[in-house]
Amino acid sequence: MLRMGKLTDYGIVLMSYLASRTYQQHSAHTLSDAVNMPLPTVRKVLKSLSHSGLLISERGAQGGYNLSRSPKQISIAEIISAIEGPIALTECVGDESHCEQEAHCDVQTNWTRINDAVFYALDDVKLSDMLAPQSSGVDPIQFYPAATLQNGELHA
Amino acid sequence: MLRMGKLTDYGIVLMSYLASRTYQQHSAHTLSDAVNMPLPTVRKVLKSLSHSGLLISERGAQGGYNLSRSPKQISIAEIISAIEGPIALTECVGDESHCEQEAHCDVQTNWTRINDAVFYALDDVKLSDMLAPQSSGVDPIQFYPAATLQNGELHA
DNA sequence: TTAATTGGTACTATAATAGTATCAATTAGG
DNA sequence: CCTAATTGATACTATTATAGTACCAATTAA
Repeated sequence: MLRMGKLTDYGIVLMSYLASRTYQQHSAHTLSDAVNMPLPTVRKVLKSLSHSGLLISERGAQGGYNLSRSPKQISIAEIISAIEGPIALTECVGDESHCEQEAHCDVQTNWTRINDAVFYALDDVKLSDMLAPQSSGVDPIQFYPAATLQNGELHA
Repeated sequence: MLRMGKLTDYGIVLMSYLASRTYQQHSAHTLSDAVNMPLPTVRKVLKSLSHSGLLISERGAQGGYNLSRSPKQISIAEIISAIEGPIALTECVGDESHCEQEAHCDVQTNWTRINDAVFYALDDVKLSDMLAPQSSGVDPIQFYPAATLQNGELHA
């Protein structure tokens, strides 16, 4: 199973949530309640996303996070890279190549081909595509997980 | 870093090697020497590839492995699936979904989109594309790792 | 009958990931 | 000016997945 970390999964869920409510700040605490994920983990993911410029953060009371760009201008590839680092399926195409066989490996060159294929595929899927298909972004309430509604407090 | 296991990497190297010499049987031992990888690991990978039908195996003395199809008819997606299992970037699109939030997760549906994008990208790259670009399959010798040449014994 | 070879399974060690905790830095508001 | 709310940074631990290894059964050519 070609794997992607859980944190990245969380990241996409969080980004999707934010994409449906871009007009206000969201604190880690609020988001944790909203998507029903443990607070420390949410914090961690938000930091990664913020650090790479996908989210804009504001410190202090009333601070929080928000998308830095429109959901149509943010690709899934960017979100993945933000959390897992650069998209490199195998070590030998990454920054530091420690492969002993590097000097005489003809396959290495062609790994780039695979990486590129995957990257372009992921870069072509935008955050806006992750919102429910029927919606054209009109009714954000449908993106709230049930947990939020149970808790009552929607935006604290 | 969107990761793929080392074993898969090995698998692609092995398949590439086999693709350049399809007219004979290759034992695990021979391949281990040829691509300079530890024998037990090579065995393991070959078993996976054989099990999923990408390789045809023959037991007994003089037995070994060979490609079941032409390199042009084998995709990278197939090799990956053979070794890592079905291509599913996140758990919630896999066979068994244990996600507690499944019932009220709107993102889940759209994960399929990402998975499909990646799958088609990988399915579009064929094993034949992994051979050195200049070659049109005429000169297989250029695909041998240097280790083979050092050892002298090319096909044991 | 023997040697060569794959098939299957189970185990162990290592590495990566997820998750947690803590404190410093910043800012709004009383 | 003080307090509460909030993000930033770092370091640590537990869990899980992966890689790697070992063993024996099954098969087959010579």
